[in-house]
Amino acid sequence: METKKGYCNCLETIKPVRDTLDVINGKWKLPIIISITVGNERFTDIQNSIPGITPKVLAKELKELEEHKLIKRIIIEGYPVKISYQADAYADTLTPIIYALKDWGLNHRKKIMQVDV
Amino acid sequence: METKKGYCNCLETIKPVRDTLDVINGKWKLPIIISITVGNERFTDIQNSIPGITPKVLAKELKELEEHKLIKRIIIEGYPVKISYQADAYADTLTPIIYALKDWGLNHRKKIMQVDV
DNA sequence: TATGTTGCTTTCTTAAAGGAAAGTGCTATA
DNA sequence: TATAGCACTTTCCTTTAAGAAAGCAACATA
Repeated sequence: METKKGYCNCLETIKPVRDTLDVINGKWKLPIIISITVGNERFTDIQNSIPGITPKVLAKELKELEEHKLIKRIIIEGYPVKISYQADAYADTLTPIIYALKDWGLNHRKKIMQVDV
Repeated sequence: METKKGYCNCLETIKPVRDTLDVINGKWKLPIIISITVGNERFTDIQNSIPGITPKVLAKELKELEEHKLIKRIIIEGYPVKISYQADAYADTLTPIIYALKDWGLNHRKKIMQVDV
């Protein structure tokens, strides 16, 4: 006796994809990781490198990325206390995703530019 | 004279990534494309194959995917008119993204399972 | 006549994301 | 003393996403 379901099962793929989306969801997380990976480590620098982001949103996203062990927040004592944000080694595992998204975006732009009919 | 900006520029990467995110954003678009790619072509089958999706959300997302030329909506005349959703060839270009997300998700689950300290 | 199937739409409600603008506490330098 | 920089926080508000529940039009079969 087998359960009758008329549809094709694709949970094997959907589930891990959704797990990933839960971590890197939203408009800002990947741009922030890119910015930090490329060398920006100060709050203001990260903010300036990502057009349109507000300090409130940046602060919130940084906290979430830290919770997910993707970045580290390092306090540098000194005249004004400074903070350094750095990519955790785990963030490197996102590289294939970032490149796949970048490549697709570049190609997509080409496509919608040329084809207009 | 050069503009003084203290931060590293990463717009070359951020911009195409955001272009991509604008197309496949949200919780549902990739799961829907996966479901259709795997062989589900009927509204109800797609709905059943994706846990938690409501018909309202599915209808809306299908329209957007059609606008982005990622899927086709084919009307099959008959006793009750049926609709077949099919992946456009362009949807195949998303495969590297889907696999990158799937792999990361599987690995992430392993990581958070084992490391608990 | 009643019921079921398909592919949705409609209405209502809540939750989450995002944005604008100003403020805060600290300190160093002019 | 005044100003400026840093790393945020706070408040308020708008927009978007999402979810629950029900309904509907067309036909076909029992």
